Amino acid sequence: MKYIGVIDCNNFFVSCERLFRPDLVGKPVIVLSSNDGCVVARSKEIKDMGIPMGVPAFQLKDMIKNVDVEVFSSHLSLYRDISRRVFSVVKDILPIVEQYSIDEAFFSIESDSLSSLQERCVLMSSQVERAVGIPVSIGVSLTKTQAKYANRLAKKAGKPVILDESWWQENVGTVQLRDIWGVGGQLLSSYREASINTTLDLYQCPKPRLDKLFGIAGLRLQAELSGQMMYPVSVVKTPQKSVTSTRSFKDTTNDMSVLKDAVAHHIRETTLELREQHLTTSKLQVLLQTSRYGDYALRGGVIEVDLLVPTDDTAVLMIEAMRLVERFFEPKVPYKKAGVVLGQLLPTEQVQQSLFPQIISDNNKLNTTIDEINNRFGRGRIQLGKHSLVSAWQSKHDNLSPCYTTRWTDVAVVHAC
DNA sequence: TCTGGGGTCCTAGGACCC
DNA sequence: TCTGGGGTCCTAGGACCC
Repeated sequence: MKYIGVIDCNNFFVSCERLFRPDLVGKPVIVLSSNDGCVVARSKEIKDMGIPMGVPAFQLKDMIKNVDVEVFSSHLSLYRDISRRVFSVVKDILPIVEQYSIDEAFFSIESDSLSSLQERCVLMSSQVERAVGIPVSIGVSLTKTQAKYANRLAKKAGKPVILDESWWQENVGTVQLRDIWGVGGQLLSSYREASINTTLDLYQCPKPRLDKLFGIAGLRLQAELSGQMMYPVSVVKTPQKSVTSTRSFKDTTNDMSVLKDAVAHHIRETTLELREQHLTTSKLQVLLQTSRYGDYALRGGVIEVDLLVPTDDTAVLMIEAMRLVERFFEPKVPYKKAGVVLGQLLPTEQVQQSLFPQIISDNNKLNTTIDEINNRFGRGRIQLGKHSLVSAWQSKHDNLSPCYTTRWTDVAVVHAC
């Protein structure tokens, strides 16, 4: 029998921080989003206190003072590194693994007996925990959507959970739609309005009605929840469609040169990623955004330009981006966030050159050389475009943990006695 | 005072064509 | 006074995920 599983790291960012601070095991720990904005990871102790995911940090200030809570800023480079280690262990154990996000992966697995399947899952989770030190949960069922639900139960049970066809037949009436992967707040209320509350209600809804109300998404959900696979586990990575880099500022700014500096930074980040992935772009979008909550919520926006020849050249995109900033910028508007999105990605070897030779840029050597130097001597060591006002648009990260795995001076020291 | 970042997919509606 | 219908393509915006 063929099954689909989900393996998912528990409280991933918190577990990463605890890995190097074992004194924090059993204590309440929170990890904040970029700019120290919202809660993005909570230890069990925090969840038990009833603090929901995503609350703004400032609303928790008093609580953090009264209870002894350890707060961390997001340290994405550390988490990515740990993630890579976790899933390399998983991929050593199983042949078909599809990494879905920084902390979870789907996998295919075949087994003729539920008990041996259970044993293999238990073994896998202990192997990951022993090799990397990150606790994981495993849920297995017939489709991705069902497996995600099994994973939810596994987190509560503290051990792998397998839900086979007969389980779904018996329990379908008790599975609430709000606990289902793909049903967010908006869809949930739409389903409720249609008197569809449980998986059973969804099963029983005639296809034409479902199609009319929820379109293809509704039909797929119904199929997935009845064990009919709509989304197979895929080991081939689908090509990426866009590359984004954006950042909120600690304080707002209405200084165009500060915005240009920030946008230049995002151009460097995104174009570096293009070159690393051997991609080019022919659509450049620049974001200049205001706070979503203040009087200026509607003043920010996105401006874009299409490029005649797809490119991965930092210099070319830099010039275009600066032009867009100049065109869009309004004085006296307090900007809170800037960013760059590159779209219409095309593999470098498929680029078709323009008929008009004067617009072909050839900074290939320059870009490669800059990338090589930065690779060798540290990211951002030399860069295109001016770089002077970083402090003016930096985001907040007051509680960043050390670079345990990526900086020599931060590597943990073990004392043998 | 303070509210993340990076993605994907789907759909409605406008523009355009014959 | 009468004023089509059907198709494609593109894009903005919404919804979702982690």
